[in-house]
Amino acid sequence: MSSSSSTPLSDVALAQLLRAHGLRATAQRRAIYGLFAGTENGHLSAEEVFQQAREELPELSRATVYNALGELAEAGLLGVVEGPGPRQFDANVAPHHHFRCGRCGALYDIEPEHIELALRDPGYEVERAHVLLEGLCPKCAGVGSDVAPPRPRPVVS
Amino acid sequence: MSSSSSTPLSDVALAQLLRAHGLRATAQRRAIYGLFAGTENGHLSAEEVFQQAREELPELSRATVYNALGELAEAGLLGVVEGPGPRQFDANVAPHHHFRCGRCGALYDIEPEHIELALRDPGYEVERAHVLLEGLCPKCAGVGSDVAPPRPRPVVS
DNA sequence: CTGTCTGCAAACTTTTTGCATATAG
DNA sequence: CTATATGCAAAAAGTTTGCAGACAG
Repeated sequence: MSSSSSTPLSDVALAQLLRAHGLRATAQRRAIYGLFAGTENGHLSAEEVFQQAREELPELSRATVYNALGELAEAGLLGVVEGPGPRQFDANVAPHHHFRCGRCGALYDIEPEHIELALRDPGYEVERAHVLLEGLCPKCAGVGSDVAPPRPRPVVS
Repeated sequence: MSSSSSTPLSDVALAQLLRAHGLRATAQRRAIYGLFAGTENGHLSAEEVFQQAREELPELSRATVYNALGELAEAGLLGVVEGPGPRQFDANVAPHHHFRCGRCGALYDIEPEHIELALRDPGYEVERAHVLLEGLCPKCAGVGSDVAPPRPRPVVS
């Protein structure tokens, strides 16, 4: 499982990146997105982002963190990993997979070409493998835009 | 994407099944587990279980539903599918995968041998494929058995 | 009988929302 | 300037817990 720690981006670079993706470059968004470059594997929960970003911006509110993370994800700058416990945001937006430790909850990246390898790696005791495909089902693919989304609530991302 | 609707089990059969898995056969657990046999694809959220089971047992409380679902899952009678929105419980406990519609949230089963097929099925517009492996990471696997840290050079970092 | 399970209510965690103010472009 | 983003507070959504009484085995 690969580590994706990248070089911290300058504040200016961060701002350009945000604008290039259609987002205003506010101090909060720069701080939030900037945090991911400093992580071991690019994974952070909303709460972790909140705690860490607060050291730099003590006024920062949770609502802003959730808004910003949602916008960054929608803009394609962050991926979202769902699982037991809090949602994890992922700076690695290239298609890839994950290994989650059932004991400590740690989330490791797996590059698509290493999946087979990971399944056999003696260091990681894989107990379950689950594939989740996402897209549009026949009912929804056919329909125009104004059909009420049924029971299970509509997915963002 | 297959449907797994099975024949409703008799109350007695249900009770035996529960006991065989180390659980007391209460009316609530029978009603709850019994619901899954009547579903199209074996998927139900805690809230759906609560609403439906209440028609039969109006006294039923949410806490009991959550307790029962947790116990059934732990006993291996139900699987758990995490994703955006509420946790889904799944009566299909054989290893298999899922397709989730991003528009309506519907969850379809995919048998392992049909994964390739599903990726190409023109009816289902697959936008993303995500593999989640679960198990124990080297740090946690090592705990207890104080053998030296497993894999020197893991495939997975 | 006895230990487990249930119902109730309340707490908790995670995420969302409404609205007035602040700020990027 | 003006649309967009922020902070705050409150609420929603989903899940867990403590406890007294009920019930399976």
